[in-house]
Amino acid sequence: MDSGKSWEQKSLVNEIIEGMELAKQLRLCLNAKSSADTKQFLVQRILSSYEKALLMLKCGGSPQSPIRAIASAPESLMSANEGPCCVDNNRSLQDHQDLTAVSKKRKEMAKWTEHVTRVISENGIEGPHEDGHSWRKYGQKDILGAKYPRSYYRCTYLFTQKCRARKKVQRSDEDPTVFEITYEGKHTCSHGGSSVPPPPSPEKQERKRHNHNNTYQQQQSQGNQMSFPTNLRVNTENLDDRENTASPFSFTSSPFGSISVDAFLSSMLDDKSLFDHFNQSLLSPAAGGSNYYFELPSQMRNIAGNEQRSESDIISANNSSTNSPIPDMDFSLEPVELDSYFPFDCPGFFL
DNA sequence: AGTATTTGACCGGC
DNA sequence: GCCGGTCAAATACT
Repeated sequence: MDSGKSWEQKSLVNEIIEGMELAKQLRLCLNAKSSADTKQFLVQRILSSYEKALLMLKCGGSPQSPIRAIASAPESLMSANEGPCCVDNNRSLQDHQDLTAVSKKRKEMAKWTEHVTRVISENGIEGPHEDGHSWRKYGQKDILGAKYPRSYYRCTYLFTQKCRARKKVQRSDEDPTVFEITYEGKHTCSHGGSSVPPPPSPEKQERKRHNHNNTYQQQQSQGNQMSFPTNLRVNTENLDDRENTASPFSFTSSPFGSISVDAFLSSMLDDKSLFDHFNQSLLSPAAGGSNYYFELPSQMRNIAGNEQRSESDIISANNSSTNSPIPDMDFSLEPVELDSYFPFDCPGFFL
C-alpha cells in the first residue's frame, strides 16, 4: 500500500511538473509565432495534466482528502479507502471485498454513494447511469423531505448467484439531473461484463416506459445517423459535477468498469472517417471548457455492438460482452462523460 | 409463459 | 408512532 501511495505521489509530482513544462512551452509559443493549433494543443495538455493531478489528489491523496462529493453521511462504514473514489476499474473493489467478507449483515455491508449526473433528454426523461450490472427494482419509497421517491434495486442474480449487491437511487432535489446512487454490498455475481446477456436494467426500462413511443422514433427521425455529430448530445450544464470523471479521458460507466480511450478508439479506428468526424466535432469552439455528455449514435454503437439493434438492446449491450468485439470489456456506450480537457487534437495520442 | 416493475403492506429501528 | 427498507401480490411487458 505504501508503495502504491508513493507511486501515486510520484505520478502526481510528474503531472504537475509536466504541466509546468507545458506551460513553459506555451509561453515560448506565445512569444514565437506558433500556430494556433499548437497553442491550443499545449493548453489542453496543460489542463489535462492538472486535471490528472487533481484527480490523483482526490482519489489517491491523503486519507483526509475529500474522496468525492458524496457524503451522504450515514455511510458510517465508508472509510477513505472504501468509497468509490473515482469511478474507475479499480474502484475499491478489493476494499469492499475485504469489508463485506468481514461482516455479513446487510446493515454492515460496504456502502458508498455516487452522484451521477445525467443529461435530460429532449423529452425530459432520463434515468441514472448504467453501471455494468443488471439490477432488479424491488421497491420504491417516498422519502420524507425529498421531492423524488427513492428506488431500491438488488442484483438480478441475488438468487441465482447469491449476489447481494443492492443500490438505492435517489434523484436530487436541487438538481434533477443528478442521481445519488448508494451502492451497498459488492457484486459476487459474474455478470458485470459476462458473456451472458443480462436482462435490461431498471433505469433503462424506466426510460423505455417513458419514452416508449418517443425515443426510438426520435433517433430514427434524426435522419443521418451515419453522421456522428448529428446525434452528438452535448450538455454544458452541471459543470461542477466532475467527481465522476475517473481520469482525464475515460468512459466512465460502471462502478467497477470503464474503458480507456485507447481501447475504445482502437475498436473504432477501423472507421477512420467516422473517427475524424468525431474528433473534429469535439474541436469546435463550443466544445471548450465543458463537460461533455454525448450519446453515441447508432453507428458507433454498432461498431462496438456489431449489429443494429433497438435502443433498449443497445443500451443493454454494456452488460454483455457477447455483443462486444472487446472481450471482457465492461463498458457502456450510453451517454458518457468526456473530460473537457482532453486533448482531442493531440496528434500523437490516438496513434 | 416467463420475467420485470409497481405499489401497498409489513417489519424493524429509533 | 414515524420512517426507511423490504416483501410479495398484482400488473405490465416481451
